[in-house]
Amino acid sequence: MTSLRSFVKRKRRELGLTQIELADRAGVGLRFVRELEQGKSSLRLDKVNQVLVLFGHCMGPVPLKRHDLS
Amino acid sequence: MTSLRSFVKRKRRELGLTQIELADRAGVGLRFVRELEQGKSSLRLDKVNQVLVLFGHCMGPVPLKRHDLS
DNA sequence: ACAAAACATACCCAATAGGGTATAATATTA
DNA sequence: TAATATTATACCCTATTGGGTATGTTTTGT
Repeated sequence: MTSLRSFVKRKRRELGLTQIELADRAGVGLRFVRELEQGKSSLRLDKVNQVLVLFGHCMGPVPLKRHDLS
Repeated sequence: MTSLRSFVKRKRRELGLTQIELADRAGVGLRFVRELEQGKSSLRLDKVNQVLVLFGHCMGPVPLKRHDLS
């Protein structure tokens, strides 16, 4: 899967933002952005979405990647 | 978007499970399943994933649905 | 209509997310 | 290399999640 952490990090850099700028624009704390990009799993969904909307995305259910497809 | 709440409710019923059974199998509380199916936005991502994995899914970033596409 | 199952709402409370902030480590650039 | 920007780690603290449970409401089946 495209892990959430790498997705955020990539998108943020595509926009040329620092973690601080992203936190400000998303209305979340800097701490949160850092935990997000470090792959913390117990984040709050609404906070994650506050960030993703800046990238034109949101969290939703996606099929699990099959590691082997015969 | 296919809201998470309806996705879960639909998948659960496809498997013929009650909220209690789903909660048990996912290892989350009944309270959580209810808040999930009622669209609470501030749920913990890891708990949501514990449920979705039973449906062969997980939460990931998806493009925002455009309500108008000219 | 009646009974039983399923679901919704409300409460208490321990565990923790996340804000703020300070400091350390790392990366970037001149 | 030195100076600077960026990111990582650690701490305190408040607000909230989510478990459990009890009760009320709705739905389902006979």
